[in-house]
Amino acid sequence: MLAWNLPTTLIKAVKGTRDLLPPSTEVWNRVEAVTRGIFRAYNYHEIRTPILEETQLFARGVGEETDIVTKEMYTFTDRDDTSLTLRPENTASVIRAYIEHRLDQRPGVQKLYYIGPMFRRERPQKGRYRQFFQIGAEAIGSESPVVDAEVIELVIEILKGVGLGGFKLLVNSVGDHNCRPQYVERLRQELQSVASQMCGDCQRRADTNPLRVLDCKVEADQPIIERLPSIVDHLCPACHAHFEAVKQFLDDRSIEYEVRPRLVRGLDYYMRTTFEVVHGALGAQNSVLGGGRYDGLAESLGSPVHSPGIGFSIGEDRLVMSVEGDRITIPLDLFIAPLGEAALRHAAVMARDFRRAGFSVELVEGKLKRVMELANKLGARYTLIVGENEMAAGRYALKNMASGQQESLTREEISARLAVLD
RNA sequence: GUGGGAUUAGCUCAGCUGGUAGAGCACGGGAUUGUGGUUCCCGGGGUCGUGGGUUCAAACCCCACAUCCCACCCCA
Repeated sequence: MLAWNLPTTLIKAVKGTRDLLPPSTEVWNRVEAVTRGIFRAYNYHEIRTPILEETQLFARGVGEETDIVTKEMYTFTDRDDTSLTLRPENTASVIRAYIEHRLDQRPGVQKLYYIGPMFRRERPQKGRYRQFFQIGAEAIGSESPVVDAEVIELVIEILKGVGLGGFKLLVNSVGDHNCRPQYVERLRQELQSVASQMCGDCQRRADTNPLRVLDCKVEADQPIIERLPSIVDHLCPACHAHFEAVKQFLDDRSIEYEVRPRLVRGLDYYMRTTFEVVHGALGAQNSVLGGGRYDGLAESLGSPVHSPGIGFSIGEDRLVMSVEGDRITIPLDLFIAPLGEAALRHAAVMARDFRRAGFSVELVEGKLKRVMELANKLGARYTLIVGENEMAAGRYALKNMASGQQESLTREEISARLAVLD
């Protein structure tokens, strides 16, 4: 391997990025296939936006003061001096596209989904990569709590559809421009008297970002946090009504959730409904997905019309990690073992025909013992032996690799055997 | 960005108080000239993460760096 330039240092995948190899890619594809099917059922359609955007988009969309924007973006200057950034998330891009292409002029709520890589320059960790994949969706053009509930229902259906169990849905409302500033001010005042008893981080947050204090994980701080005012008790009437409606609609659907007044999402654009799903098998990075409503985002990105929306993004790496079984075998329907030159040519045509019929087929010539071993290693369900006798008779030896049983069959009979495979 | 752990064969890991490397699995070949999975035998593979230092001698001790893992921060 690389023997022709051994002295040079080996080039490896850059820090925080990784190669996804078979058979793991089978799991990824299965997750995506199931997900696309569910999106279709909910009338969501795919949008593909560029991986590169002007830095300004994220600065304005995600929030100038967020960790993502201040220290986690892959930003560089293009040759014409514009500042470009590898997208750290996709909601801002989708909204940008929505405005740019006047999707507000299209009929109904715009329901869009995406699957693709995002980039954040964080310290890698279990379930956290610098290039990571998100499956996300946005429903734009409605403030109705019905949409909130449907989006949450959709994401839960996806999790169940890919076979994930043992997760927990957390919901909250973070208010809007009317009630949130008042609540934050109230919280800030409360903190003035108790912050000195809290951890160093919280003392700092009490000034810079009081909401973050609620998220503190330091054990000793918890009793103090319990006594702090809760945002759900300080929602304005409109936000309160919205939140109550969302919860009612979730109850109607028998969707289990837990209200977490301390669930504070990190992106500035969230308002009213926020939600998250956590899963135990993920270590400290236990969040599989996060989402929420962002009714002011479009305007802040220059939209001429009010375009309220709600969306979520699933950490696909984490989802796959939670769902991935111990051993995945990639099934091979048929392994064809031709014996000799004439048989190889004969078998090649048969292989093409079986492949056209939709079966996965591998064809390898060689000593029978050797290729049988290979067929076994490749996980072939059937092995077809094509030799002089078979060609002359028009009946081929088909061996069931699981049972060891072998039959002499015509092509039609072979097709019939294969057809009953799932 | 901060802290801790790790780095030896493709993979998972042994390697005692310093004396220039081993196992299991995997891979390849054979016992079996048209029959796999179990068994037996044989084999290929490692500048011991990189660069310095100490030493007669370093996988082992010291320093730096890199990468991975775990956690913090924050988030998907």
